[in-house]
Amino acid sequence: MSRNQKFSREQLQAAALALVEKEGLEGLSMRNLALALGTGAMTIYNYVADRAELEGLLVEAVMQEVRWSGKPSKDWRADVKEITHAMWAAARKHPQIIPLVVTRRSSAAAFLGPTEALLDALKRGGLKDQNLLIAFRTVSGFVTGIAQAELTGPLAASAQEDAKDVIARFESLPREKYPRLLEIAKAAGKSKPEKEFTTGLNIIITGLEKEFGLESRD
Amino acid sequence: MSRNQKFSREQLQAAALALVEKEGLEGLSMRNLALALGTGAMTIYNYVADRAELEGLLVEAVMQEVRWSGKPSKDWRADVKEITHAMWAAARKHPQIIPLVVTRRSSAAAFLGPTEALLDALKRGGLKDQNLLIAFRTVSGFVTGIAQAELTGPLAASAQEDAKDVIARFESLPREKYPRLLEIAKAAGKSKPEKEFTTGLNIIITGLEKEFGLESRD
DNA sequence: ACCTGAACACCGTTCAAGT
DNA sequence: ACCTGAACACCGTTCAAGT
Repeated sequence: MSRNQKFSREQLQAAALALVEKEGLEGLSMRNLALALGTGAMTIYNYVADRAELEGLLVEAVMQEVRWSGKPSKDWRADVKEITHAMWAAARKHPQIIPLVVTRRSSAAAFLGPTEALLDALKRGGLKDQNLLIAFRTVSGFVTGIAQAELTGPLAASAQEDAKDVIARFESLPREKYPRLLEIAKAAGKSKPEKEFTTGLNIIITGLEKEFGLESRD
Repeated sequence: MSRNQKFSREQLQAAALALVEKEGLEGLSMRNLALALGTGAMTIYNYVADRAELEGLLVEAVMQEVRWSGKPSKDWRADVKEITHAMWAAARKHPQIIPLVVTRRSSAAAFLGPTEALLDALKRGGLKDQNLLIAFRTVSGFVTGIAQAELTGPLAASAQEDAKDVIARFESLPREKYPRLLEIAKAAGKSKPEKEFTTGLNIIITGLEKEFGLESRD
């Protein structure tokens, strides 16, 4: 709890973020981070208990960038869209860290804040208890799932590939074994992630209205 | 390509699966796997190029357990439900491997097969090109997202926690900062994953019908 | 109280030598 | 052609010694 520490938690967070941005997740190690900060590896342990906590700091850094209006409007649908879009956009700005966001538990306020706001918007839509839980799981599953899939799903290009290579990958498979995959691989080349996200979310919101009998807009 | 190898690929796969099942993903290493097989670490490299390929073998092992009727029925909705439920159930049987399934790209037939079947069902619902792509992204994002979230989402219990501890976690936060999270944490205690999955999927299918103007059942 | 080098117990992988 | 021990270049983390 002393105040004369060599670095601030924010400095550590920023250095870790910069390191991963430059060298990828594989480049993240206690030793590398210490090197970037001009100190010894063991110094990092004055700020985090272990590697898991260091990774938690990275998840927090991404979620801190989630920006939305911050107060409930009269339109719960618009609020759900705004908050989830902000989460998705923040994650997409840091593709290298998405696997950590998806995979590591976080109780950071930066993470729970947007989550609570999303839940509040769904609640204002008329949901509670079990149905609120299911709506939350469906929406947030979609958000994290689609963010991760853009990165490592079957339609995602690997480091060595571009969109044409992805198409070629499915074309080269024996006897056109995967005609539908080939079709959407082609569609994916002309597709915008933004449009995929917003349309997907609209599908879910419409589904919530119909399935849970919420007052509909049309 | 020789046939007088010490082990079969299947043996390797089974041994790796058993190892992870027993010791978790952290216990998976070339040396540990070799030990389990009664050989030296470098022997593993006669079967896989590197660790990434070994992890791919694990993803394949999980996806090989995906079982569905295998042929298109007259009801595309039922087919979508059956195939995605089979994928979700297979993943849930191997919670330790879910992070790999979600995070690692795979071109294994065991992975692409169910994916193609899902796409075919959506196509029979009346979708193509861009809309087929969006429907696929929405459905499969949901499936992987909800599977991972059950494991490491804010409502998931960590290794040391049970359902009561999760509730206590949100109750102990200052001034009831997260009342909605607390509400669904309580609901989660009484909730069945099965019900959450099927209801969430129903929401998405209903949304697909309305948003894309597919012929509806009611 | 905070910092940090040395050391320990691990990793994945290359290389060279075995059969 | 396949197997495998030794060695290399890393890891996270403990411990003990510094200020």
